[in-house]
Parts: sequence; structure tokens; C-alpha cells
Amino acid sequence: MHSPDVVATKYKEQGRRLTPQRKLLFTLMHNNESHPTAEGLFEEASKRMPGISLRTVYQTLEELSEMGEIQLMHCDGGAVRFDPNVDEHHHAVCAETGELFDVYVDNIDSLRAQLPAGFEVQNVSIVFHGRVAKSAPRTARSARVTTTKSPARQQTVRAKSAKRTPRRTSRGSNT
Amino acid sequence: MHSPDVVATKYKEQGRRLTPQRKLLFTLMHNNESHPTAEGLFEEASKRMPGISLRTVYQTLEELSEMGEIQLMHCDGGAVRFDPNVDEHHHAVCAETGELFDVYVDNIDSLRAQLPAGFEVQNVSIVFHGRVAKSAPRTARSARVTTTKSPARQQTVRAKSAKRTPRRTSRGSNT
DNA sequence: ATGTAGTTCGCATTATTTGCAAATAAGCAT
DNA sequence: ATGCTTATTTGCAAATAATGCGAACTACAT
Repeated sequence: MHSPDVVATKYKEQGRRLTPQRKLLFTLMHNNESHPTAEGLFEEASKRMPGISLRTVYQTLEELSEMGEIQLMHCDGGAVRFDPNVDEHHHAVCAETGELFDVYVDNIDSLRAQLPAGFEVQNVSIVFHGRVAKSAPRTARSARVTTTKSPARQQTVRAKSAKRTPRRTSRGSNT
Repeated sequence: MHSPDVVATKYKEQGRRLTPQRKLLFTLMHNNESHPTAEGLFEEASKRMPGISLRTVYQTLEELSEMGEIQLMHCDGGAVRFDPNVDEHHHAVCAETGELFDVYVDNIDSLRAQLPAGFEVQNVSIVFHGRVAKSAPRTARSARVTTTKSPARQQTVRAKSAKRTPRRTSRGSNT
């Protein structure tokens, strides 16, 4: 996503208005690497602008997405997460914390896949499921991918993964 | 997923009972390559057993998932789709029809990814987004993956992809 | 045939997101 | 500054997807 200033200019060029809400959201999303959900962003925004509406957050995120300033990602079936990084990249999800990291993959074209006959690939999305080791964080950047699962049927991790990001019981009434 | 008979045996072994609902669902899921949603499976099941509850379908799918007989997949943010193929495989989604195909990838380990320091990969899921060409379906099985997008920022396809699988207005009252 | 515990089912509820209309407020012209 | 016009913001209802729960039901061992 471009800088708040540039995005602001783009907005004006398109006849859109610059509201305080939008300006705030531009700022909160710029360089945001947390892959927030609409709710999460709403909470952040509420701190600086109490009263801002969740509806507006959704609205603005949709605009930014349409303008190609941010990307959406449907990760584990929970709420959509937004990413200001629109470069071609992929993701790694920590099974424990739910944290989401950007991952660059160099050689996707070398993947040998048995695609359906006549299938034209437009883009590929890769998600690395795993966990961040708390121990000695050796500087293992750009390593070959090696999975930790039995060679045959693998279901251990997938099995009960339907768990979605836990959230408050209800919005508007945090008892 | 194993054959209905084998699954039935597994159920008995675990002290679970064999109900007509379960038997039907075992049959409908076995060798099912359509990656149905719970709703979809419910509709199929309803044809043969009117009155079966959607709740039971969800329930049974969850059981099968816990038993490692089927896999869940969160595809585009819509409803979860179920896959009786629990071998290590990936998916291809047709952007037009929404159809989902199983895809086998040989050399995932050759992917060169810049993972976060200390990230231990447990498994990788790859989704090929694209479309099935209606023209001459050349037998292009097991080909190298080549994406159709500008080398720089790619957002064309991602942008408005939040569209979920269209479904009936409401369940229970199909006017 | 009987009893018991596992199942099914319907309904309420949660969670995420979008539709809609009324109230507001940018940004331009005066 | 004032007013206008129309884009925006907001709150609420509604759509969708999935789960919790309890009452009614039934598989199946005895």
C-alpha cells in the first residue's frame, strides 16, 4: 500500500473525499504487518477516534482493496485479514498464536503440478502452516521447505483446524 | 476416505452407532470429488432421505474429520468444503465456476521460501487460482506452473475476489 | 421386549459481513 | 464565511455459516 499521502491523492483523483476516518485508516494500514481483521483495525481506530463505525472500516477496506492498495486473505475460515503488502508474496501461519507472516517464494515456477487438463493458472497462493520455535532462532532465512509429517496420510494438523480466531462474545457490550 | 464399510467398522470400534443418516453420508462422501459444502451434501442427502437434518450433516462431517477420514478446506472465504481425499495434495479453483480440483504437486520441498526466523513448517497448502480453458484441452498434465500476471504488482485477480459462493436466500423456506 | 446411552433434530445464538436509509459533512462556488 | 450538492458515515436490519443445547428418538446389547 502506498503512503497515506499518495493514497489520499489517489482518492481525490477519483472524486472521493478525504474524511478524518479515511485518513486515520490509511495511516493505520500503512506498513501494517499484523494482517488485521476488520474488527481488529476497528479497535485500533477506535482508540484514536472513539465513535468511528465498524461499518466505515469495512467500507474503507473494501475501497482500498478495489483500488489495489491492499489485499484480502481468507486464511483459516475466520474473519478476512487485510494486507497492505500487494507484492506477490505468500503467507506463514503460526498454529499456536494465529500470527500471520508474509513469505516470499522465489521459484514458484519450478513447482511440478498435475493440474486438470486445460487449467490455466492465473496465480498461486501458498500458505505455510507451522509454528515459531521459541528456542534458538537460528537465522534460517530462505531455506528449502521441509514438512514435518508422515510421508503417507497427513491429517494431524488439518483435523481439528476448524477453530477460528477467538473473539469477544458480542460487540457493543463488553461486560 | 475409506469405503463406507470400513468407515462403518471404524465407527463401531469407537463405540459409535450406525444410523441410516451416517450410512447415507458415508456413501455420499466416498469417492466424492466435488468438494461439497455441508449445505451441498445436505441437499444431496435430502434427496435420498427427506427430513435429514442439516445439523446432522455438520455433525457427521465433523466426526469424519476428527477421525481423519475427510479433510476440510477453507477456500475463498465461503463455506467450508469437504474432501474425502486425505492424501497429501493441493487444489485448483476455477475462478468462473468455483469448481475445485485436486492437484498433486511433486516437488514441494524444492520451494525456496524466506520464512520467518525459527518458523517450523508443518505442512504447506497450495491453491492454484485460474480457469479451465474451454478450447482445445491439450493433455497438459504435470506441467511447470506459470502464472499469467504482470511481473510487478498483481491484484487483478485478487481484488474483488471476496465474492462468495452464491446460495439460496434462506434455508427452510424456498419460496 | 427393555433399558440406556449415543444420535438426531430444531431452534436459538454467535460470528462475519453486507444492504439500506437517514443524518452528516467534505469540498466547491459564491 | 455561507450555503449547496453529493459523497460518507452510521446504526440497524438482514444474510450467511456454523455451533450450542436440550428434548425426543433409536441403535443395539442384554
